[in-house]
Amino acid sequence: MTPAPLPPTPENGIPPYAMGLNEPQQQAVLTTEGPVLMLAGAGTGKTAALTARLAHLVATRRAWPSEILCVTFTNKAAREMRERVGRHIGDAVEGMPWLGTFHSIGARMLRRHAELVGLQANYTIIDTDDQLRLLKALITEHGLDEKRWPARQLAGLIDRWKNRGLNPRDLDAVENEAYANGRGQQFYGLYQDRLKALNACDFGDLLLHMLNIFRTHNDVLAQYQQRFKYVMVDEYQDTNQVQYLWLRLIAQARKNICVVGDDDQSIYSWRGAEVANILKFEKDFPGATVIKLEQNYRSTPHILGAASGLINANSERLGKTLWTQIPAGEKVRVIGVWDGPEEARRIGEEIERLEREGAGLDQIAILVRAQYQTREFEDRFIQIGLNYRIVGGFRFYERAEIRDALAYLRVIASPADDLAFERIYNQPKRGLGAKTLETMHRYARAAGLPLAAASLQLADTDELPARARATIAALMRQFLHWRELAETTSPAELLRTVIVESGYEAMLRGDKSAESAGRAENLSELARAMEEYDTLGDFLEHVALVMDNDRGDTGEKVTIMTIHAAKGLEFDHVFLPGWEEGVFPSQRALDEGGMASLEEERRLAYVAITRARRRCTIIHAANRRIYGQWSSSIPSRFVSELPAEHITEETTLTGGASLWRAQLSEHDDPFAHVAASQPARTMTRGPGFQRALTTGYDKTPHRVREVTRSAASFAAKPRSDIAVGQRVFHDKFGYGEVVDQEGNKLEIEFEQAGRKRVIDSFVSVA
DNA sequence: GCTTACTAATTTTTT
DNA sequence: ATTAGTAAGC
Repeated sequence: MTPAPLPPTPENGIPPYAMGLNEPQQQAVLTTEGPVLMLAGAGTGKTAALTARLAHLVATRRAWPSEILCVTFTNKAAREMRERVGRHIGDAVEGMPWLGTFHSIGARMLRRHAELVGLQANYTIIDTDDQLRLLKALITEHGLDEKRWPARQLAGLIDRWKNRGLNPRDLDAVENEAYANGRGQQFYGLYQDRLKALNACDFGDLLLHMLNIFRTHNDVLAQYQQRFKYVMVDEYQDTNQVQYLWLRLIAQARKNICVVGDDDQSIYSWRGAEVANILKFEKDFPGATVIKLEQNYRSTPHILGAASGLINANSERLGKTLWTQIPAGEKVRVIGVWDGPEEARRIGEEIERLEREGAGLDQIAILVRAQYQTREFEDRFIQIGLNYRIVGGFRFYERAEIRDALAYLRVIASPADDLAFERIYNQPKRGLGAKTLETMHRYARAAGLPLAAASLQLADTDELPARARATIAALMRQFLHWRELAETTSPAELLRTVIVESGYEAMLRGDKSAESAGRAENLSELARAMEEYDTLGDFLEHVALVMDNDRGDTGEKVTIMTIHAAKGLEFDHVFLPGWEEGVFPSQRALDEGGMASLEEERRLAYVAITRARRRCTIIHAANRRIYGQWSSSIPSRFVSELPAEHITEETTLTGGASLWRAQLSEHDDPFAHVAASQPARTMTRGPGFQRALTTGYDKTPHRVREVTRSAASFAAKPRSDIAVGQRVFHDKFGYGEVVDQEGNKLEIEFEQAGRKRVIDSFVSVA
């Protein structure tokens, strides 16, 4: 990312990994003992410094690779770190088990100590989708209206509580009130209990459980405090409360903690990140060495000047002054256009011009505030045949077909995985619906069995219609067969078999919609990705934690993505559309967050501008259609906060524009009056099928009544209060007399319905 | 149990 | 405008 700034100086005794680093970077590398706060502005080479520091610790034998804890936020950052450290220390990097994301490290620790929080070492990690289905079931089950108290809201609250290190018992009255009139604590508790019963935990638990363990088991904490001689944390401004507490406990003993971050790039407070953590680091660790990396190797002075001027409007900064040796380039351009379509057209033209000048498309990016803004560009670029790539939105492992396939594998690997079973018991359609599921749930709960096992037993009785029984029995036979197959074949091969034998492939082939071909392709892709794994368990663990799959998107393409997604990246040419009040800063931020959230928007703008190496173009439109409604807008306040000496302004608008607007109806093209001279101005409002190709959707009926605990025992115990000859009552079949009893299965001669085989938990003593 | 019509919401996103 | 999720109808 950072080019070598200084010539190597082999003669002055600087080790190879520190060569090419500037003065403060070297200081960061060589200051190994005690707390270190590295304030690294955008593009100042913090990863270079961090990786060199790691190499230094190993090379000078201060610690073995396995004695260094190095945490990042994303898998991508962890991968990059590993790769760059590897360049310094070679294969020794393989021995760095504690270089990873907060969550992967948390998961690794929790596997060892799972029993301390009531889990087994082979616990499963559930994702947001499973979590939502589970909560939904819980909510309906406890008589709440899911519409009034959405599972999403509860999930959000639980997530926030976990981010803050709060267990159900830690909630105060105010927090408790946040859901269903004071039932927040109850539902949080219920959710945790259910997870434990499923031997599962969610992402938040990976950290919260470990924090709880550290707090209550001093021996475990001491063990990690001993092990980790050095701790390093990347993107420290993004840490939330649990992560902070977790780190503080571990680093407390040795205090060799080096955190790297930039308070000006804190853009994740909405998901629990606390800038305060970096602001108060010096208080938390008295005597900390503070090192500022301020030399920027990325952008031209005008770009840097514009960004710096903007961020100066924020208060509460640690304060850094970025400078660069790069020669002055172009000023930041600010362009005003008439409306959204013109914005897209204009950017398209600019990109074609850059292309003619020899710029690579992969060095051009369009960074937007919100995902919906990508549409306009997508439409336009399809029309003019410009290669583009939209980053974000649905990720590979979030697509419905991928999740379905994974659910099959999960049921094969762990028969008690109710959430997975529930996802695929009728996918592809087998004629099993909500009614069947409800019966299965009712019995599973009564018998303390997992869903799959319960349904198998039910299939042997008359509780369910004949057709459903046959279907279930066949499905369970298939699972049995696949489990046997799993012993002898590779995971990838197993998946290919399952896709075919389950009828999933046939379902896709029968589906004539535009998406189905892409879905089949995604499944092959999944199988290909599985080739690397020897066991199903390995693969499933990987999938749970490393939910990114950057499929080598080859070919030169313009990148369109949100500013959030662009953090840490850089491009020669950056376009920043939609700089209007209400779009950026977003209306939400203006409405609810007050000053704090406006400042976060401003930091976001700062991040956006500093992505540019050579050219940065900011665009604002006078009119925009948002949610189908045309509205006019004024340029973002951020535009006026840019120092005049670093920008050039131009506009395509002529006076009186607002007069036209007043006469336009919703159906008119507001651009029609202006566009006479512009070719190709008509936009095809196509179905956006390109988007459809990349966007999965979920057909699974989510009519979940109940999820039961995983079974300790599959054995069917007979009921003690029922014996042959007993008169009983059954909800569906009425009164009858038991004529045979076999485990928990009864044969009953019903007065009305005749002779039926039923499960004892469905009858009551009459 | 499945298909079709309506309604309500719609930042940013990792793990 | 779009879309996802739900309620009513076949």
